Amino acid sequence: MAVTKRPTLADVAARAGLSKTAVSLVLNNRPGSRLSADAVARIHEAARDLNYRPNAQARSLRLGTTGTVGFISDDVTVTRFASAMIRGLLDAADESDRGVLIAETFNHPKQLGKAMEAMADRQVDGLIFGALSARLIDLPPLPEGMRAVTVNCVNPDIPVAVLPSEEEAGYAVTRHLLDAGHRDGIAIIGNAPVARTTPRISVTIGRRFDGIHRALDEAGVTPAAVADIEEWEPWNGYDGAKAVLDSGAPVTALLCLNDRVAFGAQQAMQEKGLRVPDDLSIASFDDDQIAAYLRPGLTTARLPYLEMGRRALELLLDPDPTPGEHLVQMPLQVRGSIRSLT
Amino acid sequence: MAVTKRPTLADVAARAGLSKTAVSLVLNNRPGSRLSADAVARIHEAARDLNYRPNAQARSLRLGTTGTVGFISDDVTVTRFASAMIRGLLDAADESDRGVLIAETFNHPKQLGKAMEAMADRQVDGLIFGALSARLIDLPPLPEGMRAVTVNCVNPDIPVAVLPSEEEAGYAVTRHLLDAGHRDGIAIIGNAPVARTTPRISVTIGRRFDGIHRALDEAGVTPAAVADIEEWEPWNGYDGAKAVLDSGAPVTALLCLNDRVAFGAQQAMQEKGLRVPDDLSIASFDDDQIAAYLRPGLTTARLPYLEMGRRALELLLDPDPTPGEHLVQMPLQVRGSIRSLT
DNA sequence: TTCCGGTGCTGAAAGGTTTTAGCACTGACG
DNA sequence: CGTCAGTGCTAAAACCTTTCAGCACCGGAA
Repeated sequence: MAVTKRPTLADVAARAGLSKTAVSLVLNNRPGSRLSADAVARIHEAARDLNYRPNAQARSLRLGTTGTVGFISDDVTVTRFASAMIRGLLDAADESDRGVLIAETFNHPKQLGKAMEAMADRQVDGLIFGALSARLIDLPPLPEGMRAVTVNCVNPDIPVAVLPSEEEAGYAVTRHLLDAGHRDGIAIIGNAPVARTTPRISVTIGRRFDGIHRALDEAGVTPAAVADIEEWEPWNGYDGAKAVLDSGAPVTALLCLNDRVAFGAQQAMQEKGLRVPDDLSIASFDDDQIAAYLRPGLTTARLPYLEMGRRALELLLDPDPTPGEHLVQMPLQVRGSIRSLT
Repeated sequence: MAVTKRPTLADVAARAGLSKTAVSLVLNNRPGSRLSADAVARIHEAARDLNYRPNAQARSLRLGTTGTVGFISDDVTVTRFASAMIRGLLDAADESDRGVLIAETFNHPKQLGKAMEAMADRQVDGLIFGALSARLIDLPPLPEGMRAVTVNCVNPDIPVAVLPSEEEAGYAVTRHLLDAGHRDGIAIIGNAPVARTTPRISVTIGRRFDGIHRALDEAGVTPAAVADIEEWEPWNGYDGAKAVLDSGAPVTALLCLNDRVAFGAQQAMQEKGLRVPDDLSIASFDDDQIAAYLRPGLTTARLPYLEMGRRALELLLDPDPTPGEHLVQMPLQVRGSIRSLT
């Protein structure tokens, strides 16, 4: 018993009693091809009967286009919530029937080159570069004529980039605290003197601060304290918050620079017997998973990875996208961590 | 100025002054093809000069094999730590120079069918099916002759499956508690009367319990309490732990059925002013990210997603893999949440 | 001389698709 | 009757690779 092979165009043609040309014309319903209604019907019927699906390699070979895009990132697929970026990509890809080929480089330049070659060999129609933190990335030269978009990162060779709208978010979160009546009791947990001015670490984090300070300045408010912390992990948040609380500054709210920091800050509060939000409010950024796990939930500005991934793919497929940064709004997730003082 | 096209085999042949056949033979260094050392050298030189890379579509068309595998899952890529599965896959794929095409179905049968067709159209050499929870999944019939492996799920049509070694982990975690001197003070937070017997929810969770009870029985220990909870989210853990603590049972350790439950249990403890591990020890499963964020860190049995992904790809490429379940060990991550009573 | 095996290489087909150029026929128009 | 436009369809080339079959030559053996 022979293995039943996939039917080809020729099989459909034979069954319909017509030529391969006719079948191709009909199935791709090319305008300007005038086949009799009868022929069209016979072809469709034959294709259905045989369960015909075109061979993508053959088509690619002929067309020079594969209907596949590549996603190359340092560590996105694999890490935390940033993987939502992939989801957005996949959703959008699915809608336009593209396949998505992925590769991770773990910040290894050699891996990066290899991944790019592998993608080029497979003739992807475009490349999306992602990164875990929104930074300036280095890339080897792109293959001639290769379309590309960066998402959550930037590169001088690639004109279109998708980034989170950090300035706006910084403003919105701070505004939210101010609107709840917090004024001079706002302490900022997190600082980034180096990252702010080092694009290779982050191109957006400075904007988060800019937004915060725009809101504070507008309201004529000075922060009660600013905790300097090296990194933005829970243990750093713990240390930072502890220092602020120990200092005895009259604090009503902790504005934490991300959720992991907020999580650590909350641990420090708990140790002191302080409760959220009754004793102290907390606002934050990112909407990491823990933001929803905490009790009460954290009010935080969500990093819109899903939307960014989707947007990146749309821009990649757009025949002429407007160059420059495409900022995606960071929506405020209001939960129970902020107490109204009014 | 013409766009410089990718060089083809013919270009290399022309530059080397030989035939395409010769070039193909040499570049794939086919055994049995006897070309002069001079010819071989000229071909390699020409290929290098032109920066020749073979066209994957053309090769696939000829060979009927693409060097690409597909990964289809319900929600894996996109969700937290399970995405490590992808990392393992990608690592292994990279080592054997395969591409990985991914698709997520979000449990939509229609999406699943579509994804499988898309993969089949692109002629992937094999398909890996993943799921977020280790359950029995339904699949439309596989294309004739398509190789397949399931990872973190099972399907009757697919003989080779990769699963975490839950029984062993249940035993190990419990044993760890017992070895630390905890006996009749062990309370189990989490239950799964339905899931245990419903493969469509989980095929492995029962084994986790089996391992726990094997260890307890061996030691002649009866749990101090078992908290019945609906789901295994932090809020359920909170409720369950609270109930146990309120009951006044003489508890020395909480054996939580996963980290999110443990997280919630810890919140309940904090409310009562109880500290980990001084007042109460906690052991758990999964090694979700929060396990490392908690203070102290959670001692937990890690779901080995990375290794499972890698294993799945290796099995997919294995010409004749041994059928059946391939269990991957769940290593114990020892952190500070367990107090030794000895 | 013929035959033969070995050496070094190549022509052409095949894989499945899209597309260009064009064939054969009909009916209308001059 | 010749021409011409339109209609319905097809042959063949092209995309780039791999591989089968075989060519031309040479030296040695019969």
